[in-house]
Amino acid sequence: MRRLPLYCEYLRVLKRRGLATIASAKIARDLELDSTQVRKDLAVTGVRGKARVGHDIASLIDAIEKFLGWQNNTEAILIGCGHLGTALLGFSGFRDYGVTIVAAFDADPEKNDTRVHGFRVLPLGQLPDFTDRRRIHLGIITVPAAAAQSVAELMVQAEIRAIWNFSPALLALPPGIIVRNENLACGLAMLSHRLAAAADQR
Amino acid sequence: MRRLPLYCEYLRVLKRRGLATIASAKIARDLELDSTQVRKDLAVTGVRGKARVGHDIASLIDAIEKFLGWQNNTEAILIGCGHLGTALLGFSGFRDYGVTIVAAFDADPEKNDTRVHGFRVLPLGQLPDFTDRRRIHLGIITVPAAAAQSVAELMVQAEIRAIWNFSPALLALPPGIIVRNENLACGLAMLSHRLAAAADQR
DNA sequence: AAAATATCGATAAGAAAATATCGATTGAAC
DNA sequence: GTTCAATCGATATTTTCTTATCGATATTTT
Repeated sequence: MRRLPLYCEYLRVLKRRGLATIASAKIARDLELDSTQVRKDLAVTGVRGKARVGHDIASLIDAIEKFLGWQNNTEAILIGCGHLGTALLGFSGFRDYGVTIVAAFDADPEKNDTRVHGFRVLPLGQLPDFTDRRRIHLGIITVPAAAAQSVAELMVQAEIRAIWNFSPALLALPPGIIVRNENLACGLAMLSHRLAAAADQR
Repeated sequence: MRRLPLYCEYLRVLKRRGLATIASAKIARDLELDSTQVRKDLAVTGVRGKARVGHDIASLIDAIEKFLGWQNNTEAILIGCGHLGTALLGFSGFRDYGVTIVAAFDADPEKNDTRVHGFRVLPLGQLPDFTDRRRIHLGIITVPAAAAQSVAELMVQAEIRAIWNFSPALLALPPGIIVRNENLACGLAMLSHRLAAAADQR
């Protein structure tokens, strides 16, 4: 399942190029996977391929989006309007994946009421009321590590049930809350590790 | 191996709290894993635990860092000084993981020579010379999707061998180049999918 | 000092994921 | 039409990852 977004992105590129169908073997080559695996992955969407032709690109995209629930749009709020928060607020790509950031909050009173990419920055105090009124359960944390735990707790109190945590802090939260830690430093570190491993091999 | 950074982060927290040793069962509980698995994961570092005591925290951290090659610092360059690029340039957390961003580039002549978090923004033309002189092989792409492919190609020409790609574009590059696609939209989408799945279950 | 218990590491069992094999189907070429 | 080659889907095999079991060992308790 973790590969479906990758397929989706890839298929969108093909569609933009005007192609109508694609063979699993070609997908496998382009994405450096096994063709059997590609077929198996795509099978979960229910779309069947046709021998000697391949899979229909448009229906595949549609099926993947449906499978991942990207067609019923989910709303999210963001706390922490520093550079990273600002970058996310200005990023239009979320829409393609069925998610919309609808409000931005920040603890700093100086930032409140300023505008960031069209969002009015709200004080943290307004969070519970906002999420309650709009029934929002998805929150993004882009505050410094020191503030992350308390912001996360505030989110939980405000009925947020899934958190995308960009701070390197490990959050301690009640069970049932879904957390995805996006420790950016780790990502870069893993890459540097692979680079070193590749250099050793040679 | 993919869990080692997580352990490392966790162990650093424990160390800051002044603890000296830790039981695999406790790690497992805190990180929601299996204790056998934790022991096995930690075993790859070579550090042995002691019955009835646990593992020594300081030596574990050290061993993980060594294992992941985070102790010989790697240098990286970044192209694209928009909000996301700026956020990464200002993020000090990379140092903990053995990576340092040493220069920032941007195609926009208006940005050249301005300063971002202490980095002087250089024109793309200076890239090959820079990477050659300092023997840098790690590049970060934080440009819009439309520009990503050409920037990536430029990087490859400039002897970059591993790319951290923040644009949603799928890069087509020669074999041997290591690419890590950090499609942020995907991350958020996966989270929203899990949220929806959890809601359905109830 | 002996018994009890927490914790480890090793080995085994089980589950899940990746890969290989192969007959069936479909469109193209002749 | 018949043959050929591409492509699929189903099944089988292998590999990898996770979880369970159990004896050994170190510390605490009595």
